[in-house]
Amino acid sequence: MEDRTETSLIALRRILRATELNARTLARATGLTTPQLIVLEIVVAAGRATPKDIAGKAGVGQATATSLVDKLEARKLVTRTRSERDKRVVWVAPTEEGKALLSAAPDPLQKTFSEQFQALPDWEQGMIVAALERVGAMLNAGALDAAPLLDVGAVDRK
Amino acid sequence: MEDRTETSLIALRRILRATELNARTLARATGLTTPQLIVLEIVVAAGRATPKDIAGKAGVGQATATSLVDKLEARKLVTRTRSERDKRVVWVAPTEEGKALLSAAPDPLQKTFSEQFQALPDWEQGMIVAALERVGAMLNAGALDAAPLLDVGAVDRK
DNA sequence: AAAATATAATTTGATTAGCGAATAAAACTT
DNA sequence: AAGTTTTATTCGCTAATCAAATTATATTTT
Repeated sequence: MEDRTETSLIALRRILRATELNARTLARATGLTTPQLIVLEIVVAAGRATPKDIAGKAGVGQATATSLVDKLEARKLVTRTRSERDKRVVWVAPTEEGKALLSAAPDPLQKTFSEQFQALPDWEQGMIVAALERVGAMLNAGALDAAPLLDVGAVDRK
Repeated sequence: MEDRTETSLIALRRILRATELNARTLARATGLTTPQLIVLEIVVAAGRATPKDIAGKAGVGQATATSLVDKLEARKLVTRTRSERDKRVVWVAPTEEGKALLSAAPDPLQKTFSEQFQALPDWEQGMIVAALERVGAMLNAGALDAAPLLDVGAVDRK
């Protein structure tokens, strides 16, 4: 393998590693497990979502989504409401408590990243965005590009 | 949040998403679960590793590492050997079968990435490597850079 | 050298995650 | 109206994961 290819893969793995560890830390901080946190983030970001949406975005089966929603509902972080228009569907929406929990536990990784990124010179910001998008495109070229899971970031916006 | 910061985060999330899905696909293809596959990769990369090493590198607790090694050992993909020098430690090493399994299941994501990467013009390769390393550094700046996942292979041995 | 402390792996007991298959209800199709 | 599809849920089962307790071995202190 080309040397630079290898180097890029290593760099990628470091990124994955950092974000993965961060997810666990964050989950702990909130008292939720990682999958539960992901579901809550999805619901908060979207305003409301069906179990099917959640399953798709979180990359798990519907049955799993249901059970994760169960947990969150039990903790009063989300509510379930049957849709009037189509009574098969259930809307899962965050409670105030659910929203509060997320904003009270700001993602430390995202925070440091954002701060540092914004401190970079303009040309470097541009370079990084271009490179990340290039890499994302390359990775998604193989796997058929699935739904945009992680509009998670929503978290920040005041 | 600055627009470009947001854009970069979205790009990052797409990357994470793609690799996550890939991990599952790969695990299925090998008949292993994702954590099991990660452990096997660690062991193969390092030549041999203790459960403690594995726990650190895989980012799980020692108890979990032990149980994952159990599964792999049951399938004869790795072996356990007590160290002579220090009888508290156990060396986990891949069997031929374990190594074969990994090489027989080439990572599709890594493959397409490598191919595409190598097809890029020189300047772009350089740009991507630089950007990925920059991002990795930024991410690891916040979280105290935990165990260097990828010094895999460093370990002792003859 | 004996006692205390530390380290490594494992076992145990519990919860959570996750899947596939089956079920139930509602909505579409023909 | 009958059949098909979609949505959510339930059920049974396996795997992952952790914390705490346990066992064996090393290291350090007295």
